Amino acid sequence: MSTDAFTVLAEPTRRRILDQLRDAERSVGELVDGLGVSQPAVSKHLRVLRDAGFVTCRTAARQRIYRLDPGPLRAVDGWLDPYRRLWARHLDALERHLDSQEQ
Amino acid sequence: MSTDAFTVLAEPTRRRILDQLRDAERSVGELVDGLGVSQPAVSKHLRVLRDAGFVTCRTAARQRIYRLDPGPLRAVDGWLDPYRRLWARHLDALERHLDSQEQ
DNA sequence: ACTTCATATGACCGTCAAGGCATATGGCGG
DNA sequence: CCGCCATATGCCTTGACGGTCATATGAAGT
Repeated sequence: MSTDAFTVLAEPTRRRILDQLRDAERSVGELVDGLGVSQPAVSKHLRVLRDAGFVTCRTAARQRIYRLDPGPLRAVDGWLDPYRRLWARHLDALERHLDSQEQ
Repeated sequence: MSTDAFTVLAEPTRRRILDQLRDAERSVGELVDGLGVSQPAVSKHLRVLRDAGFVTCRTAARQRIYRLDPGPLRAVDGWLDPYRRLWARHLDALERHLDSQEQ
C-alpha cells in the first residue's frame, strides 16, 4: 500500500536516492554503488518510492532505470505554502526592527 | 535528543499541531481540545517539536503557550529548492510540446 | 501548608519499519 | 534449454515510536 509522502521522506537513505536521481535517471546498480547500501535494501526503498509516486521505472534490457517524478515533492511544497507567510512576517518584523535601529 | 526535521514531520498529529499553531499561539489545553488526542500524547509531541526547533514555549501563569518557529520549516523549504528546477523543466517540456502541437 | 489546575514524565505494551540473508523472478547470451 | 546477470521479494530479528495509564512537577489560590 502507498505510504504518506512525509513518511517516505523521513528515511535518510530514501532522500539520498532522490538526490542521486535529481540530475539523471539511474539503474538500481548505479544507485547501490553510489549509496553503499545492500542491493535488497535499495530495491525495497525504491519500491516505497514507486508506490508513493516519487519515482517511475522503465525496463531497459536487464536493468531497471529509475527516474524522478516531481509530483509528490510538489505536494510537499504545496503543504509548505501557508507557512511561508510566517517567514515573510518574520522578515517584516526584522526589517521594522532594523529600521527602528537605523534612525 | 533532537530528531531530524523530516522524521518530525512524518507524524500526522504533529503536522496537525503545526497547522493549529500557524495562525496563533496556543496553550497545551487548547491544542488537546482541537486535536481530540490525549493530553500526554500531545505533550510528548510538543516535546519532540520543541527539541527539533519547530516550536518555542513560553510560560504564562499555569499554562504553557506554544508558538511556531519557522526555522526548521525553512530548512525543509531549502532542501526542496534544488528540486524545483524539475518542475520548471517539466513545464518547459510541456510548453514545447504544446507549441509543437499548435503549429 | 494544602488543594487544585495545567502540563510533563515514566513505565509498559503493541506495532511497524529497516536491514541482512537467502531465494525467487525474469531477460539475455551461449 | 541452461546458466548468468540484474533486480525483486520473503522471512526474521531488532530497534524506534506512539498510545495509554499512572504519577510527578510546579505555579496559584485559599
